[in-house]
Amino acid sequence: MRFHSPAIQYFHAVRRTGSIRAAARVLNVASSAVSRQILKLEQEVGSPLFERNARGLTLTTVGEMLARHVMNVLQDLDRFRSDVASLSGAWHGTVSIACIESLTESVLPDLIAAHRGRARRVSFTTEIKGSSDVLEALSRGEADIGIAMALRHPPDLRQVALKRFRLGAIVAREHPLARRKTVTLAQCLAFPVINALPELSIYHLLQPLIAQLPETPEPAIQANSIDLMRELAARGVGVAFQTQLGIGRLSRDSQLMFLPLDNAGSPVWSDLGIYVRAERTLPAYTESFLQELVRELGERERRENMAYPQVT
Amino acid sequence: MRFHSPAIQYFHAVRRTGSIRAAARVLNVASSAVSRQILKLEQEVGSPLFERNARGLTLTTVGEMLARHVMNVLQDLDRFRSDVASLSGAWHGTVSIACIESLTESVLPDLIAAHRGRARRVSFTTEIKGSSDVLEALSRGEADIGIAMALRHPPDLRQVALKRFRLGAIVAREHPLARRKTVTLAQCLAFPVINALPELSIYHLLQPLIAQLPETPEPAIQANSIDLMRELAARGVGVAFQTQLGIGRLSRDSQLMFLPLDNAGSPVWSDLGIYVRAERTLPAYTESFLQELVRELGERERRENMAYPQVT
DNA sequence: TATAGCCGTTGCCGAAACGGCAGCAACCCG
DNA sequence: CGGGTTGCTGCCGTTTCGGCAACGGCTATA
Repeated sequence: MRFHSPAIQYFHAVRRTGSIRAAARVLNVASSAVSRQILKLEQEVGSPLFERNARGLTLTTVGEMLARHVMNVLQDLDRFRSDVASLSGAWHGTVSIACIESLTESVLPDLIAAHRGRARRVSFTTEIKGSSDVLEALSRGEADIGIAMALRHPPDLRQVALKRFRLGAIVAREHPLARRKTVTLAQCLAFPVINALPELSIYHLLQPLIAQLPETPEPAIQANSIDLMRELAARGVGVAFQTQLGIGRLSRDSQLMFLPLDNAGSPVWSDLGIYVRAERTLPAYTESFLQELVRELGERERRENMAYPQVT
Repeated sequence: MRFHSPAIQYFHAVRRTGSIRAAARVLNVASSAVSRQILKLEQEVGSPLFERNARGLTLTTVGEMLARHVMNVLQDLDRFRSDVASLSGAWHGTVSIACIESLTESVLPDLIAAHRGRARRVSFTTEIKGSSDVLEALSRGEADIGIAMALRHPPDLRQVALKRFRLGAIVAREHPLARRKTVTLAQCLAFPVINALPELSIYHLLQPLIAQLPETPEPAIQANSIDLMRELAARGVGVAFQTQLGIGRLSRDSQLMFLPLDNAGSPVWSDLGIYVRAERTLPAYTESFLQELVRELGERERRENMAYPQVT
C-alpha cells in the first residue's frame, strides 16, 4: 500500500536521519536514488529544502514547512490504513507514547497491560523523557500520544486533557513527619531533603516556593531519577517530593507516606497534560487507548481529591 | 509542484466527476491512464474503491475512506503551498465559501469587498446553497468555509463559531404591524403571510411554532428565495420572516421594518454556524478571512442584541 | 428491434522516470 | 597528510506511465 510518490518517503527518511546515505540505508535503496529525489523535490518547490553541511543535512525554513506537510500525509495514511483494517475486523497497529517518568510506576503499565488483555494485536512503543522532550518528540511525529507537565505547549500540539494532582512530601513510615496529615515546605526543609535536578519538572514547581523561604539549606541529595528518589525516601534517607501517581506500589505496601504539601493554606498543584499533534486524526486503536488514558487519569485525580480534600 | 503520485490526483478527479472518462477530460490525459491508476490503487489497497455502474462510478466504503485521506492530503498540500508563497511575501490563493442565502445581502459582499481592498491577490469563490447542502459541500471538500443554520453537523466538520440572531417579521413601512415594537406569531397570521418553502431553514424554525397555534390559515405566498420574499414584503404584499441580517439595504432605506418575534415572552432565535472541515489546517489567507468573518458576525450579533434587548 | 452513444477495460508501443553502480570533489578528524 | 565520511553525477538496464485503437457491456432512442 505505497501510493505516495517515493519522494515523500525519501524526504521523510532524510529529515529523520539527517543524512542522505543514512536514509538510503534505512530505505534499502542506493544513496543516489535518494539524492535525486531530494533534488527533484527542491526543483519543484523552487527552493532548497536542506542546508548541506559537511556532516549531513539540516532543514531550511521551507524544508520545515514541507516536513510538516509530509508528516501530516504519512500520519493520515496510517490512520487510513487502520480504518481499512478495522473494517475487516482486524485491529492492529502500534501506539507510540512519549511520557514523563512519574507514570511509569503504575498508571502506564496498568493501562497497557489491561489494553493488551483486550486487544492482543495492538502493540506499544513507550519512551520516557523530560516534559519538554516529550512535546518535542510529539512535534517531530515520533510519538502519537504525549504525557507531560502542562507547560506552555507549541501551537502544533493539542492538549487533550489537563489533570491536576497534589504535590506532596514522600517520607518513610518511620519518619518524624509521617504522622502529620499535611506538611509545609518549611517543615520539610528541617530534615534532609532529596531534591530533583532541573531536568525534572518537579524542580521547576518547587524552586519558586523554596526561593520564598527565608533560608534555604543545602539539599542532602540531588537526583534526576524519580525511581531513585522514591527508593531513597523509602529507606529513610530524606524527604522527597512527588505526586501520589509516582509512588503507587511502595505506598500500597505502606512503606511510604504521602503528605500533601501545604503552601500558605493552599495546595501545590502539579498539572499533567495529555497531548496529541493538532493537525492529525488518530487511528482508531490509538484513539481508543487515548480515551482510556484520559479516563484513568481523571479517575485517579478524582480519587486523590477525595482522599485529600482541597480544604486543609 | 506536483510531488504526489498521479494516482492520488486521478482518484480525486474520478470521485468528483463520477466517471473515468470525465475525469480524464478534466485532467487532460487519456482515459486509459486514469483507468489504470484506479486499478492499481485498488490492487494496492486490496479492495475495490468504486462500484462500476452502467453510467459511472460510485464510491465503496473503502473508497470513501480513501477519499477522506486524499482530501486531507490535497487540502494540506494547498496549505503548504500558501505557506511557502507567503514566505516570499506573495499572498495569493482562492477562498472558497459555501453559504446560505441570508448573508448575500450585506454581510458577505461587505466582507469580501473589504478583504479584496486589502489583499488584492486573494480571490473568492462563493456558492449559495441550502444549509444541509452547505455542510455537504464542505464535507466533500468543495468549499473551505461554510456558513449555515446551526443544525447538527457531521463529525468531520468543526463548528468555528455559533452566532444567534433574532428571527423577526418583515413588513413594509405602511403595514399595520409596523408601529409595534415586537409581534407574536398569532398577530402576524392575521395578515397575509409570505412563507418559506421547506428547502429554506426558516421553514423548519417556524413550522413547530405555527403548529402550536390553534388555527393555521393558508399562507398567501410561498417562496424559496429570500431575496424575493424580502422584495415582496417591501411592496406590502404580506408579512415575511427573516433575521435582520438578510434585509440590510431595504432596512437602511427605511422601506422595511424589522419586528422581533415574541413567542410566549421569549425571542425566537436563528442560530448561524460557521463551519470548517475538522481534519484540516487552513491556508493563511483563508484563516485570515475566516477570522474576519467570525469577528464581523459577532459584531452584528452584538449590535442587534443592543438594538433589541432580550427582555421584551 | 436495431443502432448510436456512452461507459470502463485491455494490448501494444514509445517515452519518461526510477534505481543501481562506480567514481567524483569536498570536508572532518586524527 | 591519509582514511573516513559526506552529497553529487554519468551511464545503463528496468520499471512505470501515457497515448492510441479496439473490444464488450450497457442505455436510450429511433
